[in-house]
Parts: sequence; structure tokens; C-alpha cells
Amino acid sequence: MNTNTNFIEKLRSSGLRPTKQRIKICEALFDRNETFHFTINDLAKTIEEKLNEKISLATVYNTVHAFKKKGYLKEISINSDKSYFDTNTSVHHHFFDEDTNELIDCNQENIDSINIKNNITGKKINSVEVLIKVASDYQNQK
Amino acid sequence: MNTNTNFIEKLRSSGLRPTKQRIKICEALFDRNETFHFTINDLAKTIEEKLNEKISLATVYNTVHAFKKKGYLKEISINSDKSYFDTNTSVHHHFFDEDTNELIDCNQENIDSINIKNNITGKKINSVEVLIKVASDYQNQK
DNA sequence: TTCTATATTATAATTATTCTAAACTGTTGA
DNA sequence: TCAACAGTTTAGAATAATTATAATATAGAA
Ligand SMILES: [Mn+2]
Ligand SMILES: [Mn+2]
Ligand SMILES: [Zn+2]
Ligand SMILES: [Zn+2]
Repeated sequence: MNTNTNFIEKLRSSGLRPTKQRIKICEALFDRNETFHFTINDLAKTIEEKLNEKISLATVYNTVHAFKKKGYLKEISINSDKSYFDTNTSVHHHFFDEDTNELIDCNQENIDSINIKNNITGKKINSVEVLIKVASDYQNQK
Repeated sequence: MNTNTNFIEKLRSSGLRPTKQRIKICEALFDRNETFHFTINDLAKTIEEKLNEKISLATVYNTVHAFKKKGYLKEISINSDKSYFDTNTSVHHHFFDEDTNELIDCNQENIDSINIKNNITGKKINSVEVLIKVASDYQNQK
């Protein structure tokens, strides 16, 4: 596998041992054309069902957090129930579909750049992100 | 207490029985000049320590959710660990101080109105909110 | 190959939140 | 006024997401 060689290099170069499990998780996450959003449970299920590998849930948590720390993943909090992760690590905006609980990337060009007139004194702005909550046009009640 | 009479009316008019506990929680939440952010645990502690009343945690959860449903509170998800609630129920932006985990309101005039050029087809925009993550100028690592 | 730091794993622990079911209370209408 | 009942509170159990533990396994260096 050519891609696996890349993953091994990527892991090694960031100081992570390229273990069987980490490589599998790389496959599940980065062997794609498009970025996507997932929960830890989604990921564990995908690996078990589609990639036919059983990785301990603790390892999936550890690896996802290690990848986040290395900047390969980004964590997104929309509702408090569970945490979403994003393979798109750039600062970017989201639509959140309240009907389906789906998180959808919003192109940066879709929103004009946002200017913060007064920042908190003594602090540096790390990110400015917009969350657009949408729902079906009918039924306003949730 | 004059305010309590108001709380009783408010509760009654929204179809919630004005129980001792709900009135206490109203006091803790709405007997102030400024809106604020809190977690359920903060609230339970405040009631116990400052208002010298012990309310079951289940009741605090129930009441906060009932108030949210009635539109008196708003839930905010910043990190997945716990849920923040806001007595400012308007659509508004936030600063989140990553050093202190503090959530701070951002005046609407502090950001020019945001125009979404392309919305998701068939969906209505319910809210557009900005989250600005800030941290101390030194130390970039978390 | 051997050694050691790291990583994985099953499992237990923790934490936030929700559920349950019994006891209690605000409201209503006789 | 007060009994009756629906709605509410409560302690504690249950759940679900996540993290900690500690024994076992493995990658990489020597
Ligand atoms: Mn909730
Ligand atoms: Mn986390
Ligand atoms: Zn995204
Ligand atoms: Zn706020």
C-alpha cells in the first residue's frame, strides 16, 4: 500500500510510533478525497465494520486526541451530548442542521471576513468561527 | 418580596407551577442587573451556598430545561465537557477565553452584521452566531 | 536479538446527565 | 374549606461519554 507508507512517514515525522492501530485510523480518516465530521463512536464503528479491524475504544480515544494535539484533527462542540471531530483543520464556519443533527462545512467565501472591533484586553484572537443553525422552513417548534 | 411576586406571575403565566424550588431558581438566575453564563453545577452550588437552600440536582436539571423550553434560558456548547447556560436569550456572539474557560458576551455592534451568501437549500436560518476563541498573547501551546 | 520506552487493551472509574418511582404539593372545583 | 389529582420534587439508580489503571504487547534503538 502506497498510502500506508505515507501515513507511516507522517506519523513518524510527528513523533508518533506508526503502530498497526494508528495506521488503520489514518486510513479511516485520511484516505479520502473530502474532509468530514465524525464522532469517536462513528469512527470505531467504521473501523470495525468497514475496515474489519477491532481497535479498543480507549485506543481510538487516545489516537484521536493525539492526532488533535498534532493538528491533524479539530474538535467541534455543537451540542453537549457528544463531541464531533473534523478532518478539516482549518478555521472555518459550519452549518448545523437541527433537523438531522448534521454538521456541514460552510465555504469561507460564503461569508465576508469578520472584523472584531474590540477584542478583550491582553488577549490574542485564536479563531473566529460562525455557526449557522438551520432547520426546515415549516415547524418552528423543536 | 416584590420580585418573587413577579417570578410567581411569570411562572404561572407560562404554565409552570410556582413551586418553592422554581422561585428560588428564578431568584438565583433573574434577580440581577446583568445576564450571565453558568453551568448546572454552578447554579446548584450558588443556591446551596449563597441562597442557603438545598434543591435536588434532578430538580435543578428539570427546571433549567423547563426554563430553556420556555425561552428563559439558552444553552451554549463550547467544549464537550459540560453545558453552559445563558440568561441572555437573544442571538448573540461570544468570546471564549481558553486560559480561564470563561464565556464572555460580545456586543452585537462589535461585529458587523453577517451575510450568508448561500444557505442550504430548503432550510431556514435560525441563528448566526460567532465564537471568538482568545488566549494570552504568550504561550501558544495548550 | 535484547532492551526499554511507548502503546494497546480490557476493565474499572469518573462525570455529566437522565430515569424511576415513591413522596409531596399547588391548584381547582365541589 | 378541603379532598382529589395532576404536576413536582427527590434520592438514588441507570446511562453514556470519556478517562484512568495497570497488565501485556510492540516499535525502534543498540
Ligand atoms: Mn441537554
Ligand atoms: Mn475532549
Ligand atoms: Zn468542518
Ligand atoms: Zn451569552
